[in-house]
Amino acid sequence: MTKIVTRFAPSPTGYLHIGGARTALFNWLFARRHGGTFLLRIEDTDRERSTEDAVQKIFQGLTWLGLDWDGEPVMQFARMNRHAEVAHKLLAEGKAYHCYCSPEELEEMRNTAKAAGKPMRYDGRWRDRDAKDAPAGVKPVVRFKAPQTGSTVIKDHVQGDVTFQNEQLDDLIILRSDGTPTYNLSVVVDDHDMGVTHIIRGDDHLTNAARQTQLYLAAGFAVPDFAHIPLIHGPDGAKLSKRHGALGTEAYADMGYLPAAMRNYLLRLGWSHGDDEIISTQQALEWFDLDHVGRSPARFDFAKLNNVNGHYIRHSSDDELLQAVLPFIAKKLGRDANQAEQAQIKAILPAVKERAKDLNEITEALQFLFVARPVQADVAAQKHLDDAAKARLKTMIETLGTVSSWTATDTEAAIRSLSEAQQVKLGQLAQPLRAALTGRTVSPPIFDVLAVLGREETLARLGDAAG
RNA sequence: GACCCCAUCGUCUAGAGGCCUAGGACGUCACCCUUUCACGGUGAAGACACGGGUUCGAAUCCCGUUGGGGUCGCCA
Repeated sequence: MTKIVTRFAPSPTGYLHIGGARTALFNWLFARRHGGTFLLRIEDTDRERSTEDAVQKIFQGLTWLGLDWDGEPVMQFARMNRHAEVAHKLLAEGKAYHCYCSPEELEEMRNTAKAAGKPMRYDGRWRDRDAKDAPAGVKPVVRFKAPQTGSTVIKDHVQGDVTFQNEQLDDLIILRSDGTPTYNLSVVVDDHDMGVTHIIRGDDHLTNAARQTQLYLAAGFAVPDFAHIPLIHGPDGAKLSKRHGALGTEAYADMGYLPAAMRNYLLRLGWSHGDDEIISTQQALEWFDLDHVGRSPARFDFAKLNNVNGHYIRHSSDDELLQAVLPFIAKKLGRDANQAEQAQIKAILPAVKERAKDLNEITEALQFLFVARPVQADVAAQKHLDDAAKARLKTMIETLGTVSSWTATDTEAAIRSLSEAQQVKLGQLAQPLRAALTGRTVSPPIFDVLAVLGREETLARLGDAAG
């Protein structure tokens, strides 16, 4: 069996969006799974819209997702001459021809076709015309002489056999009038030259696959295997819009999603392995195949992504998670967390990670560590700080003052026996403590809060609140 | 409009003729756990788009209808 080579070939006209990320993931998984090669090609032939910034965004996005590519990325524009060379070869072999149609003529053809309810098809008017008839001063384009009868069938690993009648496909332009190659030609030549064996891409390219197949055949290139995966849709079933998740990967990073969670979610969107839901990348690397990619488009669902992300957060080690949240903390504080603060964060992380779905929620849950005294209680928390509560706080300050070792277990034991002695429910003591210490009604387990805050800070905050 | 693709709970999906009175997960609801919020546990509601065939038997095969999506550039 030949070595498998896949590629991801985005055009650098914006960020790496979520659909592209999934396409890249599938290509990466398939290549890595079979000990093959995963290549990256930047399709920057549209000089108007391609930007260096977008190229960097794509690199960053893939890197964030943990998808490493082999070798240097191929920049398509730089290979223009090779693409043209193939076009000229086709021309010399009579498999392509010069077409002198003006844009106006084409426009007319388009309108006629539209009026007749037919798809736009170039009518082949220069297909067999002699170059002598060429109008003076018109720079011709080069068109591919596509087969006019018979059919082209694409053997697709996801879609099955898809047949196109050749009469539906017209003679596409492979070289523009300025001599530059067009997309379909460039893709075919690059994929061939790069030795790509499996083309895994969005199914919006299915029709292109037919035209490209004809080109492969004409050029004498081996036709690669295809796998056209369904596009990702928005919650409403329509095209994924920005407000529905069609964002760049960096937006997901900012929202606090973990790359591993993203990989798992994206993998599961359109691919399955029985009833398995949580699939580590390690496991995916053993299981991934094209046969189990679904054929119907999947809708992007933040609720499920959140759930998966929550799972990965809970199962992250404290060290990993600390590294992941530090940037978020820094952004919030406007400075890096110092050593002491990092130690505090790490200490409370085991309690915090159980209750967060993303890194921003973790940051939010950690806010009590960074507030200045006196702690401002929010509206809900103030309800737990009425006069009766303040009285209880005073008692608790006394009780806590006698605790010899300042641990969550010991402070809890002290407060519990106080609640028994005073015959008040634990909640009657815990909620005021929470409100006084964090200014919120929701926080990590309160005795863990006491422990990380330390005796001095705890007592000081309680004193502030007790008035 | 033409061509191509798709069609199982609200969502992601399992299902490749009998194992299906259709399974799992997310979400929703209820209960349990509980110092808050989560986590965890238990349970509930919830789907084979419709109509014809084929077959002893169809979610699974065929045809049609309906619905959805994609493509129809000297963009990629």
